[in-house]
Amino acid sequence: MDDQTDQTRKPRADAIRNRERVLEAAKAVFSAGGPEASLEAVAKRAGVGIGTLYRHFPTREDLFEAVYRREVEQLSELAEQLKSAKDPVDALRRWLRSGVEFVATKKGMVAALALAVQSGSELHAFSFDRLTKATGSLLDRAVAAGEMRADISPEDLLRAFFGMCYIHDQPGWQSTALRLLDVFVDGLRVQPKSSPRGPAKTKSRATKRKR
Amino acid sequence: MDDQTDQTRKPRADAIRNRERVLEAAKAVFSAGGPEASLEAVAKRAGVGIGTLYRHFPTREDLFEAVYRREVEQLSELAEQLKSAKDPVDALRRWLRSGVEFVATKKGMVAALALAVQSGSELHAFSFDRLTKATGSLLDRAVAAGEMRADISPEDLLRAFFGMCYIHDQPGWQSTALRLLDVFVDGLRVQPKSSPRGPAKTKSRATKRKR
DNA sequence: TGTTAAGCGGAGGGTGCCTCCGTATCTTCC
DNA sequence: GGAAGATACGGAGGCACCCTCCGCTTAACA
Repeated sequence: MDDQTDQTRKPRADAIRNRERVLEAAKAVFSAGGPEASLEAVAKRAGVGIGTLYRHFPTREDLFEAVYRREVEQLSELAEQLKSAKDPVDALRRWLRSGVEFVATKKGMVAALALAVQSGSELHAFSFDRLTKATGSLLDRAVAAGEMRADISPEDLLRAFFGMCYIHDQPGWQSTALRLLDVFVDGLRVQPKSSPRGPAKTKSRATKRKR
Repeated sequence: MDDQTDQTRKPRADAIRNRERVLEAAKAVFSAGGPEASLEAVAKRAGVGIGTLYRHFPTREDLFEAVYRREVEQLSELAEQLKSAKDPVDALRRWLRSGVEFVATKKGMVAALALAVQSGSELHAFSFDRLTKATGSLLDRAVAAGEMRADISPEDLLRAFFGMCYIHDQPGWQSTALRLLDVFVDGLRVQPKSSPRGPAKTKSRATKRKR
């Protein structure tokens, strides 16, 4: 798009490498320890000095933001891949399930992201837009195939998804969320005329709660 | 209910006083500085030593929780008072507006509360229950007076309220939220047959954005 | 009024934040 | 290939905050 035609040198190789390392380490550390995690721990894990970390990401928020962007992009790419799956409804379902897993494994990350989203609304806009597009592309395909009702917007779907993940601190939340998602996707489905409402085939209906 | 009949001394007067002071100070400091605010600042503002603060509230979360409980109770009491107002619809509206103000003035507090709610679900249950009851009592009165539709539950109303405050980081959010609330309350109203929809009388429609 | 335990304050050791600057390394130009 | 200069690196150091610990103070009770 806009390559800087200023006579700026291209960035040094080690700088690029270090930036990458820090991002990788930050993702791991924040996932485990939440948004409060020590930046010095991040630097150590990345194998760089604390000064280097601060040069690349002057504030904690900058670092969050960078990690966040990357995660969102990754989710979007998954949607891209799923677009070539055979069954469009299943593709959508799989994507949403990945979203749950994303929330589950990131744990601390989620709180961090919430923080990041609070502080900068530009980032919020970016990610919402990105996820909406990803959802939309999967949704459209299912609708085009005549397998889903057409009156649900990607935004609605996203909101529903976030709503279902809202309980992500309760004990058995993950299986609950997955079950809700299944029900929801079933509801999105164009009902076959034969059965007014096909039973949702709840697999693992056990309300297994661990601690 | 259960006064301790054990032969325990009654708590010392200074202990009670100090606990109160710390709570007061914490409310102020967290409101201004958010959940990260220094506990030492809280102690200083309360005019007690840091050790005293930690004795009363061993962890940061304990302190949050105590402040939170008290705030929720205060909101509930406001509802109690409003129940004796003449116009039941107006009472409900006023209560909701107070909720917006609550969110607005507390600013940092809100993030803190979110944290507190995350960590302990018992607290969450308590506060949700409390607020639901408060909302319900106001809602019921309006419905009983024949001025509001009867098919909205207090929970729904609360959820809608939280949804409208969700944007509480955007610049002009407060006037937006108040406007949304007005519209919503109008919508709850039993429509008089004469006018199909009374205009919502948007006062201050300026989208004043500061910063 | 004396006894006693509950409560108080703040010093201090530990950790993390962030800045600053001498040193090391990469890029560019010859 | 080598010199020059820009760019990036690392980590010491000053500061703020966290939380514990313990000698001193003071309220409750007899």
